[in-house]
Parts: sequence; structure tokens; C-alpha cells
Amino acid sequence: MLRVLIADDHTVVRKGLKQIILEEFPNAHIVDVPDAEEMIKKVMNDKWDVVISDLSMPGRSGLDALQQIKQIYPDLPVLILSIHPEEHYALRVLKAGASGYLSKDSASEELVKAVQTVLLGKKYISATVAEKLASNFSSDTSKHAHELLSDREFDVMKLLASGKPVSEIAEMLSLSVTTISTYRARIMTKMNLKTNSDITKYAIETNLI
Amino acid sequence: MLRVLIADDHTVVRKGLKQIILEEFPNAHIVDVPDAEEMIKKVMNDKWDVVISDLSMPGRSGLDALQQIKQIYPDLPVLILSIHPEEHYALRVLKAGASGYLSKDSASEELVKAVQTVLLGKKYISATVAEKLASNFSSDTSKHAHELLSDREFDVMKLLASGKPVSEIAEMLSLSVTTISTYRARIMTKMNLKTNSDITKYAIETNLI
DNA sequence: TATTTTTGTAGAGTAAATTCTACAGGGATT
DNA sequence: AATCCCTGTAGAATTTACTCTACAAAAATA
Repeated sequence: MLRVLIADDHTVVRKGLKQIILEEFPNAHIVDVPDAEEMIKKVMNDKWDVVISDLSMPGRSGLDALQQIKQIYPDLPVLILSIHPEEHYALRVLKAGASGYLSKDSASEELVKAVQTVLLGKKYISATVAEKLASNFSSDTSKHAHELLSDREFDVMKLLASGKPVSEIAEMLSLSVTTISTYRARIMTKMNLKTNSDITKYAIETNLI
Repeated sequence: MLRVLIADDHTVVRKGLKQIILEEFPNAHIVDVPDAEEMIKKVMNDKWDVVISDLSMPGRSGLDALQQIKQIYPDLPVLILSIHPEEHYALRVLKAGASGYLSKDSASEELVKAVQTVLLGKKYISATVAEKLASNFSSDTSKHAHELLSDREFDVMKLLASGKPVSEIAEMLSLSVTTISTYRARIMTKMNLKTNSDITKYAIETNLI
């Protein structure tokens, strides 16, 4: 009999997941918990075939919990679910040992497929994530994106992150506006970002500003 | 027989809601749709006792759809569900005519209670929201800057915060680019900010994105 | 050392955003 | 009821930003 552990802080989501699994595996034994703490406890005390966990839960984060679980039971497949679009978190999550990453708006069929796949001991990689993996092969993901920048680019990046318009930066550095625009374009390519607000977010995340 | 319409873009959530309602009202006739467009259609074509809708769905926003629904069927109770904490959106949503606002991490019992309450033609106000309402009466100076914004402005603000360029927002909302720029200018004045990156920072700080 | 890549820099042409102005309808206030 | 402010909307003119291209010097690499 299939034993599934579900962790998510939203009751609605827990119920929904349960329902989806039951429709495919009517005999499954499913237990659900509302936070990472409980999840760890359950994982330690009982045997499971697969764990499905939310990424962001109150208190301990899902990523954290995932790492702990993988340390003790490296072979227990863990599927991570999240409200965030795949491209933002998938890599990090897979690196931490998850067997798959799904965003919450995935269809039921995708979830079922993911469960079936990980039960075979394989990883479930969606098309979007696969592409991301491929494109990230060459560049070293373990170091911060901003380390790829040249000094000048880095200066400009910080100024952009803090909200300065290109024209102002140009004046500050006594350079042409187009020069700054060029730097900006290079920054975007190197860091794989699109908008200034992405830079701001990045800088906040990495404590640069 | 109770007729319930559920709108949410996440399959998991739809299933979960359905399950919760069915547990309390085993005979309920429940239909679920994945976006606002479909919701409106269903509302127009059939009769419902209550509508439960997500706030943020792809395409047309839930708030928008809510207003349209209330214009045609002012007495149809609509419960709005959202992943955002209550204090940020509740007022806006209630003002737009919703019968209640619940965050998605509410317990099943709360949802059931909310449904029961609105079926009686009453509004369902949670404790947190009630408090917020009360504090809004007294001259509370500590209110969030974004509460000064009009609905449209608020929408635009969130999109700007997430890094969307004005042109794209204009297209999304089928408005002129200059209109969006005007909103932007008003947002900046009201919130006392200067750059898009300020908005991004603000939104990150207040958990709006 | 010879060759390729990166870096610092900018112009011309185009695309996007902003400012300033305007106006009608809805709400709130006298 | 009359007035005033807020909201939703946009056009014309202008400012700002971006793209594409280019090139020399420096750095990395073969």
C-alpha cells in the first residue's frame, strides 16, 4: 500500500492534494501535517513511500526540512510544491535533494505523474525546469551571479538596484547615457535578469543594498 | 440543494475547496472553473447560492470580476479567497462588495462558517478583519501607505513592483500607456516614493509580492 | 606569442516612459 | 443643490532609455 505524507500549511491545499492522490491511488494511506516540524516528526516515526511538501511554511522552511530529511533518509523521495513559478526555485530545491519540483498551479495529472516517477526512484523534471537546467549547465551556479560582473558593471548594478535612473548614473560617473545602458544590458545578460526591479530584488536578497 | 461556484486557477485548491464544502454539505452541487472569465460566464448562465473566488487569477483579476458580478447580481454572495494575509486586502475586497474575505490558510471550519454566514445574507468578518475595520475608524495614522491608493492604482502598483514595464501593464489592462504613467505618477505622490525600485522595495517589505 | 574574449566607452536610430494637460462621472462635503 | 476632490482615462510633446553597432585597450587563453 502506498504511504504518502503531505505537508502544507493551507488546509485547502492539503485536502486538494489528498483528493488528487486518492483518485489515482484509491488505497493510498495518506497523512497530512500543517508544518515542517510535524513533517519531520512523521518522517522519523513512520515509514513513507513519498513525501509531498510545500516550500514555504510558517516557522522552519520546507527547504530546510528537506535537507534534514535527506540527511537521515537519502532515499526517501520528496516532492516540493510551491506557489512560485518553477524557474525561480527549482534548481535550488533539486540541489538540496528533492526528487522534483512542482508549482501549485500544475495540473492534477502532472502531480500524479510526478508521484509515479519518483516512486520508481527517478527524479521528476518538468519541461520548464529541464530547460533551465540545460541553460545553466555552462555557467557556475554555485557562485553569486554578480561575481561575473566587471567592476564598472558592478558599480552600475548597485546603483540600478537602488533605483537610480540611467541618466543620473551617467552623470554621476561622467559617462554617456548609452554607455550606462550598455552596461545595463550586459548586467542583464550575465545575471540572467530582465528588469530593474529584478536587480532590486536580487540586491535585497543578497544583502547588497 | 446548495449550488456553489468555485473559481481558482490552482487545481489543487479547487479540489480542496470542493472537498471541504462536500464534507459539510454532502448534497451540494459544486462547479469549479479555473479563471475569472469562466466564472463570469457561469454566473450569468446558471443560478448559484454562493460564489467562492480566488483574488488573483490569470487574466482578469478576481476583484474586477467581483465588481462585475455585484453589478448584475447584487445579492449573490461572493466569498473572496487569497493567499495574502487578511489585513492587506480585506478592506478593499469588502468595499468592492464581497461578502467575506478569507486567506487561504484559514481552517476548513472557518470556510464552512463563512459559507453558512453568507448564505444567511450576512457578511462574514473574521476577527482579524474586524479589528482592522475598527482601527480604521479611529484616526489610525499607522496605516499602510498603499491603502491610500484606488483599486486601479493598487493593481498597477503591484505590477510595477513586480517589475513589469509600463507598456506591458498598459497592454495587460488594455489601457493607454500614458494612462498607466499617470497612475504611476499618482502612486508615487500618494506613497511618497520616487522610483520603481522604491515600489519593489516597499512591496517586498510589506509582503505584497 | 598569437588569438580570442572581456571591458570600457559611445553614436545613431528607435522605442518607451514621462509630463502636462484635460475632461467626465462619482462621492463627499458644505 | 452646489461645489470640490478623487478616479479613470488619454493625447501631444518631450525626455529618457534601449538596441545595435563599433572600436581600442586589456586580459585571458590557446
